[in-house]
Amino acid sequence: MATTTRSAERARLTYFPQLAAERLDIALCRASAAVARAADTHAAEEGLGVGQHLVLQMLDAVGPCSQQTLSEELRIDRSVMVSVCDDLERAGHVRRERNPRDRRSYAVTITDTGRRRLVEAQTSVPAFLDDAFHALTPEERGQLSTLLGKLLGVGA
Amino acid sequence: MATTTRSAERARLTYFPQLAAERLDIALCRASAAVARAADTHAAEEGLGVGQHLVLQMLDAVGPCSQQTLSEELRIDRSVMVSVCDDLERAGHVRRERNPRDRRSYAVTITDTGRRRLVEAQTSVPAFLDDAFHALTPEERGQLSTLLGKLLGVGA
DNA sequence: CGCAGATCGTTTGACAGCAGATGATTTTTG
DNA sequence: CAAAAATCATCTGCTGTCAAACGATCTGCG
Repeated sequence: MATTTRSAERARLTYFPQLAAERLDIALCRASAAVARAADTHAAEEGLGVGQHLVLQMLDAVGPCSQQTLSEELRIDRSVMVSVCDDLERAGHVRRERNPRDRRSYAVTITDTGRRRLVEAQTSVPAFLDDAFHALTPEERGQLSTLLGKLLGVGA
Repeated sequence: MATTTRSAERARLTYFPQLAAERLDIALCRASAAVARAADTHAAEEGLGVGQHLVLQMLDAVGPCSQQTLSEELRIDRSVMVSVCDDLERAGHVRRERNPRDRRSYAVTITDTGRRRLVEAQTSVPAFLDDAFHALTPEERGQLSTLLGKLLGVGA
């Protein structure tokens, strides 16, 4: 009975159950943090940051964009978008040309290299998602997606 | 037809639909960020940080704890816990006494002031949650809670 | 006892995310 | 047309989070 306090505490608790029961907000944050971490390590292995991936994906889908548009659509801060584009440009995945119509903005364009890189990375995403959400069945993932959609205000 | 590029871009897009459709991880992060922000502003109005609230709640529920135990159970980094406890102590909500059994650790104890403060803050939490998750019905919140629980590994 | 290793609280340094200021350019307005 | 306001990309500074290092203390082993 030498070790009193700590082991007594520990015995009574397993991650303070009240939290999981009541505070949905905190559960949400924890889950988000977990998958975000997984996404980051996945991205690191892939050699392409999450933001970079999204930018490439969007450029490939909708064509050249200003950094502003990329920012707004992808919900990435303008300041951050600068360095994301810096990295992509340095890697040759993207070209930055001044938009001739409005020389304040860039026309960020995906290169062929970038497109190839995107295809590469793209294929591994479903596998990553499968891994990150392996605790949920496909139906449950659908549920979750719907719920999060409502929470984020689908149309807003 | 002076405004070409930007409006054309904007017309085609509303927050890059591919994302919401495919990447469950990103939807999760966005939702989490939204409610976290809401929680922070709520906490700011309440005058009691989220971490501080949790610490008081746990101390009230299970009695004196070491910062270590608080850290682990509440999933707050030890480094952060230091300043959380500093703030609580400065406000008189908590006392820090050295544990006589192990003088490395503290026995963090909630004071009567802290207990009163907790009751005050406690009552406003359900209202906040109701507001933050007003887009979901009670059943949907239950679903979400279950799903997040699975995702976090209920017992692990 | 005496020393090696672990543990607790704290400090430090690195890094992402965001608000606000700046400079270049465009658009609007008198 | 010229001055004022707006917009785009960028830079700077602040905050919060996390990892690693550090002193103090405890435990285990010879």
